[in-house]
Amino acid sequence: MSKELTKRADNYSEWYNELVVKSQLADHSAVRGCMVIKPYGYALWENMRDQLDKMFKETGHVNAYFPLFVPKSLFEAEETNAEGFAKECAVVTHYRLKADPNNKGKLIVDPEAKLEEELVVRPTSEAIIWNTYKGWIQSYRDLPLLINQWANVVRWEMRTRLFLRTAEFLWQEGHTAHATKEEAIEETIKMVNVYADFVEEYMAVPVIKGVKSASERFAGAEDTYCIEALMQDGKALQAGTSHFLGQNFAKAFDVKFSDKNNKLEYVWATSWGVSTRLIGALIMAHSDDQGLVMPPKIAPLQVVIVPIYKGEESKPVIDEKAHGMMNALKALGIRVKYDDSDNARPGWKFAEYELKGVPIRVAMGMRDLENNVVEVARRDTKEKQTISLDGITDYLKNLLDEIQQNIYNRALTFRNENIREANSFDEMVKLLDEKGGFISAHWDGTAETEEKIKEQTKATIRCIPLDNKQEEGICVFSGKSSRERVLFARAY
RNA sequence: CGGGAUGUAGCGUAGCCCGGUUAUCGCGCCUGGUUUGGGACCAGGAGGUCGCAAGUUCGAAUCUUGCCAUCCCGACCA
Repeated sequence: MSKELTKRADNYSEWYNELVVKSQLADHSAVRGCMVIKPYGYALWENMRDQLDKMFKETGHVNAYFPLFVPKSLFEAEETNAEGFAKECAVVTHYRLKADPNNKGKLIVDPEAKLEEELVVRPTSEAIIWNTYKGWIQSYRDLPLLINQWANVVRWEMRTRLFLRTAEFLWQEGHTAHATKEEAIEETIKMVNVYADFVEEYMAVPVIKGVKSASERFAGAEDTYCIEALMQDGKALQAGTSHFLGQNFAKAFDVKFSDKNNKLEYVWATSWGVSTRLIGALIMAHSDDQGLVMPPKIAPLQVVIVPIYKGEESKPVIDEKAHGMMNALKALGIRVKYDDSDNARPGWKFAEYELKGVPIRVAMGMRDLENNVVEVARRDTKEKQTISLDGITDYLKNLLDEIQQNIYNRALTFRNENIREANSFDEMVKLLDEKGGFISAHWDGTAETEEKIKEQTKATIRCIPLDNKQEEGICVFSGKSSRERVLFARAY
């Protein structure tokens, strides 16, 4: 492994790519646009997944699993959704290979094994799920149906980037069915709140909750709620979405229920999802020139203990102290590792764990133990302190909380400093070019204006914030009247 | 998918223009030893389909074509 990481300020994009690979989160694979999530990256995903899963269950949802393949006829049933995803679908057309008669040892697709109907590899699962729900829902007593699935999906993107946009990615998708419009909207908002709580509290990434404009809306949705985060290079990242689907899918798949008055009604739907893209958000929100900065609550490893041996006789003494500390920390539920590997010296280990973003490093040598202390280094501020071994476990536990809070506060300050009001188009362009970040500006509410602004500035409307104050003004582009500001940004 | 660039050991690279002994160097790896408070040192050693495939040639890392992958700029993208 080479020592130097490209500097964040020199080339943000290169810094990001190198960081993902060098910190062992993920790697490119032999398949175009698809990544291998390595053990360290997968451990992070597992921590995120487990917490989200807990929050879904606390809000009444259960998990199920639906097929990877969607017959084309089902996929095309909801037209808006199908058209929205059509150009990025992988399609299975055959079910068998055979030996190539002209090329020994090679295989060809067996032309006789052509499928009667093509299978679409799910880019999202509304179609197969709503086709299934039709058989599950007859009465209002079957509602609400609150189901989530953890799955992989495929979207054949032209240009991919590790975690941020891969052809295959892992995610969860919730699909719920409700008796009333009000209840479905309530669910949609509830889940965008769950996402915001998770991302802010566990990933320490502040987000803005909002609603998408019509042109940024999910294909097939009546309304798309989202959480938008700001990366350190001033670009926005959509971190999660929750869709109110109205009765679109119920009508497309003919899902009706009898209400209390025995009247047949179409059900109301929502769907919501977050993906491994969140890991990209985590990296770009917190990391620095030394590497990743993991928020303690989801860090695969929270504390690493590095021994510093001086002569053979010191080894058993340090080992014993370290094991004692490790066990005490484990008893408090802290994820800790004692790295006594002898193939790297302390300095190398320090740099390595900084690259991986481990929140706390404890260095333990004879010099320390003679004074009943250890050296504690925190990753977020890179501060080193000498701490007494008496009460060290409680100290470290509290420090993890403090680091979590500090990382969040730092990201929040950065985010807040990078929301700027623009009152003219010139001002907007200037701010986007010189500062980046979110631009709060009046918009006339039309797709035409939105499109023109996008063409001229590459900035899109990220969202209309949920708690937006109502304020009379004029659209920065068209000069027409507007009732509120919306957030524009260049985005990933 | 359009324009540009790149691909040589696990990583980073020299050689390619101008074809010709055994493919260069550093890091890492293995063995032994000395070490260990910010990416150790000495000695010895292993590791190569030169991205893949075809072509030109007596001979290809080097020239030609196709393909694959990665990066940058576009287009595309909830």
